[in-house]
Amino acid sequence: MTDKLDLIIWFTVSQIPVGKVMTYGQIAKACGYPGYARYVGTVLKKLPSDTDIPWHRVINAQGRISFPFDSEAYHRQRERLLAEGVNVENGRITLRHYQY
DNA sequence: AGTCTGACGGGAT
DNA sequence: TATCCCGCCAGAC
Repeated sequence: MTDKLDLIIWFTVSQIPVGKVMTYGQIAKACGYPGYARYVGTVLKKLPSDTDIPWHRVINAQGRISFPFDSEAYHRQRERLLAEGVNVENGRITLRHYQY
């Protein structure tokens, strides 16, 4: 069951335009699985490091990157977003960067 | 079968 | 605005 859902989630995330972001909850809902926000994170975590899927365009409902500020993962995601023109100053992402 | 763990979310305080 | 708390769901043990 979750196997097909993984594919839907991968596809949905890959549809996020450059310079835009979506929350875990929005991804889940867009996939037809509201309430599966947590699972979206689980799926992204399983992606290989060399994936083409833009996992960095997925943030939490608070408009923040869901990694500890001092972690390596946090900086990787932040750099990728900044490179696409997404303002992450102050640790938060403005609503104007949202796809929805 | 019971319990714990997350790249989560939302309401209460 | 900042915590806290609880509900949520699949996986690992």
